[in-house]
Amino acid sequence: MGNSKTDRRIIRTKRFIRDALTELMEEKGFEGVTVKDLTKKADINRGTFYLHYQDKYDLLEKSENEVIQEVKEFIKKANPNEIVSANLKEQPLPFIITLFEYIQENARFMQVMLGPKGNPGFHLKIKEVMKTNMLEKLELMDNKTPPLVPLEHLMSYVTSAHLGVIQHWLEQGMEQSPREMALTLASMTFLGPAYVAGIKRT
Amino acid sequence: MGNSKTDRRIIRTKRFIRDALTELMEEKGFEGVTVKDLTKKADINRGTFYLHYQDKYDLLEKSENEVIQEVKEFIKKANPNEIVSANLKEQPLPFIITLFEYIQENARFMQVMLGPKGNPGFHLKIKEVMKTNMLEKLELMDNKTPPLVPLEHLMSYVTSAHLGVIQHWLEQGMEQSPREMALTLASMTFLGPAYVAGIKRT
DNA sequence: AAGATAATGCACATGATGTTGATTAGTGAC
DNA sequence: GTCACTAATCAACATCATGTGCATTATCTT
Repeated sequence: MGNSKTDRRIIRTKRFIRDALTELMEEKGFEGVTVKDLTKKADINRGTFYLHYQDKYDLLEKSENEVIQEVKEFIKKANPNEIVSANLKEQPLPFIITLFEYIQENARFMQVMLGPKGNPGFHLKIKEVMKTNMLEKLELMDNKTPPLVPLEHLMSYVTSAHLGVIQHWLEQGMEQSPREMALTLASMTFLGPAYVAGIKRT
Repeated sequence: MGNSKTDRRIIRTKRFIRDALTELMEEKGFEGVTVKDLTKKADINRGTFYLHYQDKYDLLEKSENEVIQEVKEFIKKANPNEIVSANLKEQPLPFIITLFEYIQENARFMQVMLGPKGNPGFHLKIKEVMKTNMLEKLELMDNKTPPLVPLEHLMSYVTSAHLGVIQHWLEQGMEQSPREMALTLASMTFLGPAYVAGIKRT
């Protein structure tokens, strides 16, 4: 009975709205966007919007969560063994390459959401996913000695660093390949930023 | 002749408004705050607000820039020689300690502005200041070999990492001392996150 | 083809916005 | 202490976005 996914009109309308959101956020930033703007751009009646979303914040959150969900799912597929071995060879992590590829495919949305006009809450969600993933993978490694700093700080450091580089890559028009980016990240994380910078060669 | 700084009423009113901003952002986030809220909390007439600021965005920007300016100024005082020598001994950087102390003094404002209810643009401004500073200091070091990755990515990595840790520290109620925090950051930056985590001990 | 329901169009009350003009009260300079 | 200046107040106004309701039309599913 009218399962909310089967009716074409619904998915059509939702797609229109979400596309409009990306475009309009690019122009004016989330807070500059009104429901009227959205429905005008999506070419639907304003009332229709409220049939699907409570307000624009509801729309934002649902759009974000969709992306988060996708990221979670293909991160889960990452093979722990591959990761450990890649680490030891100082190779780019295959699952990080995949991540960059995914971001590249959704570049427009990701750039807006992660950019200065985006939502800080989205950053948190992404970092949370990264952190959970890293902690799990860390557990699986056998060559482990106690961390030298509080694990919480370490996680903040690495997740923020990675997200920051992703952001910058998007802003600059994604000039490097996903593979290059993954390698860059691996270098800095495994050799350390200072070493990579060229200072402190013992 | 009425130099806009001399009149007590003006600075009083501005202080009220800015204090109200911090409090209200803590409650509802920037976008939840209305001019009416601000003037009610500040106990001034709504019209008075528009005598000083164009709108709430203008208020936000001016408040941010004030902080940025202060940060810039005391970062400038950092002694390059101290920095180089501290690096070599793997000690916390004195100027980073000072930075944490400053943040601690303005904790409330900083936490709100850097938190999930804050403004992503503020992050950018802070990172920009950090980046400029780091590039300058990097120039002054003699023990330098070419960087292994694009300098732009390196800067994104380090500035985002540092800001991320600061954010986390604020969220957690600043349990560690500025000195501890500076040391933690130095460890991760100089030894590398992976080494600090306990993996990849060659 | 028929029943279900998504989408439309219009109207309405509400609340925030930014501006204006007249008035009151506090301030700085002399 | 006085006086000119101007910050702050108060009330009113037009404008706009919001969220909701309801009758009607168009489209989908089966």
